[in-house]
Amino acid sequence: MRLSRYFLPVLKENPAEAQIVSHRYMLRAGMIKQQAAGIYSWLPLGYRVLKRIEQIVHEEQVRAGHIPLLMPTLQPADLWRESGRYDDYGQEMLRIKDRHERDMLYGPTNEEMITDIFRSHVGSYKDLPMTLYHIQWKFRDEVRPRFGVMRGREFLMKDGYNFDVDRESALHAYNRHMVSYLRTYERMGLTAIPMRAASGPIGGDNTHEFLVLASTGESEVFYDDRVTALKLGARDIDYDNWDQVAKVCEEFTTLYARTDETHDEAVFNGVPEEHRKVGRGIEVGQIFYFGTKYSEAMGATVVTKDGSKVPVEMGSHGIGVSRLLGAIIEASHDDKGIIWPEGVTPFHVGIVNLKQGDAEADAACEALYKSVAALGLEALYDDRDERAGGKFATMDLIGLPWRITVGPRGLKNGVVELTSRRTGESVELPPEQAIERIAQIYAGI
RNA sequence: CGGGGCGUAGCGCAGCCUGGUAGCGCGACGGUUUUGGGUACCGUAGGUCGUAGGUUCGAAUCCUAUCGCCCCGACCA
Repeated sequence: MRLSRYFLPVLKENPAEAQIVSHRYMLRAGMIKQQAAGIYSWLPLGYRVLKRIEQIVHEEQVRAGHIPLLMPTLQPADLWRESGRYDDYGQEMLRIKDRHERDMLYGPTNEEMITDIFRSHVGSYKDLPMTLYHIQWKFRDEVRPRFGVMRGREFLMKDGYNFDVDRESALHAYNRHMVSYLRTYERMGLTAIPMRAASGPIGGDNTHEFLVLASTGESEVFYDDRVTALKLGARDIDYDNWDQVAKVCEEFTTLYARTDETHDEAVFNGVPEEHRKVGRGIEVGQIFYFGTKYSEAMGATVVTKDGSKVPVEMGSHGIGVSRLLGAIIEASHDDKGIIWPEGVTPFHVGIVNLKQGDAEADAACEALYKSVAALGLEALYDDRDERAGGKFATMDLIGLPWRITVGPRGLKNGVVELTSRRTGESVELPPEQAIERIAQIYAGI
């Protein structure tokens, strides 16, 4: 993308309404525009990152054997009357009447609807296990939306629902989700710690939240700091292997890690003092096993091998997709702007032409731009007729992890400059080698 | 939902107390200058002062109502 033809409305000054760093940078980098309290338009740069995150979530869900579908944002109230939640959910649920005075609602989550789909079409243990998920906009009419996309009223969420014939199989689904989530967050450059949580309105007794450590987090967290060193890495996971998956879960949930909701001071004091940490975290996902709460209420049953009819065992599992943008920025920024992890960056590399209009510099930039495209990667080429300082400031603000700087001085010696946004380190290289480095960097992402 | 604050040009703000023809910085546009980390100067455009009503000869300014937004707390992906 040539910046001169892109829509990137960056702001030089901090908008007054933004209090935390991720909100400020998202506004300043021209990623979002607020339309109402907790409701945002996604401008081109923000939309790119949102799509990248969404794509990673999809890939890891499919890898775990889960099946994508798409349910509507608007739902009939009757489904929620069946589960009893139409009355329980309270003011957070946006209730709407259509022209025929029918009660509708903008979905805050989809347990009822997915259960309805399931009961309409599935009746046998032979069809199980099955996990269905979608990535769809949700609306929860928060009393006080804040922190930009971190606590919006409208937000994009991946929510998945597993259906299993018995408790053991459903617990495997729970574990499978935990492992797939670990991989999902790692691909985004995040350390998200599964912490034992309280169940809230979804119900159920087995639940973990995934927390990204950040000083601006809304939850207080208590943990053994050795959990932050755990990495799933590139290990090969067979998601159908119950033992392997369970072992990974054990590895990641044995050390103490809890939110203030489930914190137990006595147990916490058993953690060696040098590892005992109290901090704050941003919740970026949660998994639940709730058994037959919805299937019983809504009559979702399957026939088992021995011919008996049982309510299907379920769980639900969510990832806050739009919130993740905020969480990633909170975890990865400096005083100049955002620092995108390679996995979610809106463009893989920025090209800065220090002297637009200089025939040699222009030609070198064009060649680099084409070379990046030939790698199957995307460059943002700052071809504006701006001063070097302004171009650097923009690149730093929007946070592309790698920048190639091209100017007449370097070209005289046959080199361009490759700079890491994260470390600030630069190396001078011939253009071909800079492209090779970019190719290597993104080879494993 | 309790407490506090703010709505004036695209963004950041001053002016309000003490009523008298709406201002500054950044940005945008045109030019000169400059060119490896937001250069300097000249010029231009842009505002029903959130909205409605009231007081007044006269309201951004005073009064009333209303809408919106932000912050702190209680609640939540």
